[in-house]
Amino acid sequence: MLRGMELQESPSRTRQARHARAAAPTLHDVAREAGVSLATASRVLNGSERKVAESYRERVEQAAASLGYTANVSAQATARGTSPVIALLVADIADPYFGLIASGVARGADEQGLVVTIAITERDPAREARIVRALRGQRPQGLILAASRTQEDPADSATVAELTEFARFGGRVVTFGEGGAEGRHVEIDNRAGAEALGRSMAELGYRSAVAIAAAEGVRTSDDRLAGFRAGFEAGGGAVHRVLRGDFRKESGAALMTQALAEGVEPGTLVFGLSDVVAIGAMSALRDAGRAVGADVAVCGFDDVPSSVDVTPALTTVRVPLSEVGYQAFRATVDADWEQPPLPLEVVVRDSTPGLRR
Amino acid sequence: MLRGMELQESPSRTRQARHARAAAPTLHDVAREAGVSLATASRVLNGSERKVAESYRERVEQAAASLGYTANVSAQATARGTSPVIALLVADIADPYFGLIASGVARGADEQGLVVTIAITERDPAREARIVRALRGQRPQGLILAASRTQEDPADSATVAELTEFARFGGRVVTFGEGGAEGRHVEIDNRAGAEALGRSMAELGYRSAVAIAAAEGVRTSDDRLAGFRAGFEAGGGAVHRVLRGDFRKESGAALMTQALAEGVEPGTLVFGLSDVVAIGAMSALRDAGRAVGADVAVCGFDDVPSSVDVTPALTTVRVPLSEVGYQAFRATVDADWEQPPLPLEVVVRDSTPGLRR
DNA sequence: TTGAAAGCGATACCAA
DNA sequence: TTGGTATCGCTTTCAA
Repeated sequence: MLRGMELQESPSRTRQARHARAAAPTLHDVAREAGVSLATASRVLNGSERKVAESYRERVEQAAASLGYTANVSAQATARGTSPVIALLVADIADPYFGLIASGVARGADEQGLVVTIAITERDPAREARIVRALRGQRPQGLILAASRTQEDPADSATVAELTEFARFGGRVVTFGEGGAEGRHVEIDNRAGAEALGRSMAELGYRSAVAIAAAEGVRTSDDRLAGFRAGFEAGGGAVHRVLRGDFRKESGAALMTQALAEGVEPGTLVFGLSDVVAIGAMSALRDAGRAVGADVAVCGFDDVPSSVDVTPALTTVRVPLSEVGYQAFRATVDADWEQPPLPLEVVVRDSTPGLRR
Repeated sequence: MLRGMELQESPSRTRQARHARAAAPTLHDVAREAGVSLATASRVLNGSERKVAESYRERVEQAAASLGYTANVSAQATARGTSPVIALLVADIADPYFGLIASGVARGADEQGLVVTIAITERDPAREARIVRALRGQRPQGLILAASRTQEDPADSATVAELTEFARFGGRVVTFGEGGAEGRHVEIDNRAGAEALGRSMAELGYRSAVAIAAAEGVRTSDDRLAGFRAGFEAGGGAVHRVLRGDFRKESGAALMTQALAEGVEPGTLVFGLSDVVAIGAMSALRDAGRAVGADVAVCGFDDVPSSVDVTPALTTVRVPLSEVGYQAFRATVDADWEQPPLPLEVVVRDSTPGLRR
């Protein structure tokens, strides 16, 4: 038992004295307890390749267990020059859209033993840039930006600059949809999905639609709107009105109420740019005493879980959000990641019963 | 311009050569660029108290900006002995219950300039313990455990042990509800809320209820069930059946279907232990051709956003989840945090129209 | 295989 | 105020 160092103050004892509180045991403590060198302790506890004698290995493991040792991730990160974290930026974690994406990211990270750090942009470009900058400090392996990009908001360029800087030093950036930004993109083919939806709706006999969208320039919204328009018009329909707000339920409700005030003919189809917005519109319709479905039809986009819980169930385009999140994660760690746009699928439900029944 | 060190290799240049790729600029680089000492650069960039001459401060800031310097958080953490992170454990981030809690935590963390690390337990006790242990390695300032605790599952003790260990070395643990665990607790008075709900339901004339709960021993579920029972019975009602599953929508639907197969009288009240479960039950009722409300009434708990979107809107108990998350965060950083249980409120909606109309 | 020692990027004490 | 330097906890060469 190669002890015999009792007289020497261990670093952590010194620290204890200073802070007057127990600090977590260090590798040093473990090594001393096991009577081996720091290097050896490191090798058995955290080193990858095994090249430590069995007897030593046991001693070290035992010491670590009895001390309740856990490697200090920060210290490892500074020593290794790389930290085991993936940063995820979402607009709003309480929104099911982002919740689902986050769950996919978390699943992937977990598989790789990585930690997910999460931050909320609240859809504020300035805030977003600030957050990316702060996150850079963590030197994450990857940074996933799931908040929706705008087309060319100048305030956005601050974010892009930060992302570029991040990427310049080896960080991997993953965004959703091209957006002109740095790095890899996981593609949700919003345009094609919306086009298919528009076509289906025209086939059901709808000819006049009101779209409830986000602000002009918000890519996701623009793509979905353009796609829907193309498909719907190809089928003989026309989008007669486009109302603009944001992606929240309240926005959908408010805009729908406004549209109703201006008059909405029976047989009109309301296209919410996301399910959440569509569901907001549905509630406004109900409040106004209009029947969703037979009177005014509604469709959305995303297929979030609650789209099947509303009555009538919401017609929408299924986006495999959790898988999207998972792919975003993969894009962050796979050297040769490549992923064709994930398949989107129109799901027709009772909120669009069709016009010529 | 105190340069003149051109011949000396800077540490990061050495590193560049080794890795053959640009690494993020270090404080060292900034100091050299600005012609000041490491210490001075540190003081202006990251130090708290200002005691640097204006001219130096400017030089350093300029150098930092031109280099795109961001302090390495890991290095700061190891040097300072404390890392700016809060760890959050949730069962399922795609569940609105946890999504809302997470948003509250994120808001608080943001206010304090802390980073939130998130991990998913999937309601698996063994996994949970593993995760807590891994998270310990980050030496977070606080650890918020939002997954539901069981009464005395032995597998749970592993988690408790890890939490204790974490707390022993100065980490702050926050859990939801007593649970016998280490640390602080933010209280959701499930029992009282459910009791009030039970009383209200009895007042509406309901006399027979079916409860759809989670497994026995899951604290949240047990408390809500006991409370509901007490209130409902006090009002003259009786819970005739308790079905057990988990907190997911599918569980609510499956259990409801099963109950229907065994027969459910008109006028029965179904109490879902959470809104998500109740909404699952509603869809099963609909699928079975039963009318929610007039025929079979349904109530839930939590008041998640979609509870107003379903038809009929769901009667429930409002839990200020985002605020709960915020409080959990505060508990993690405030030295003298103290918070009485947050007020819960019964919200009667159309899913329980009352029996004697 | 093992251990000594030189980093990693930063903080903070201490003397100037 | 400033700069030199010990230190934080850990990894990883390099000799032995």
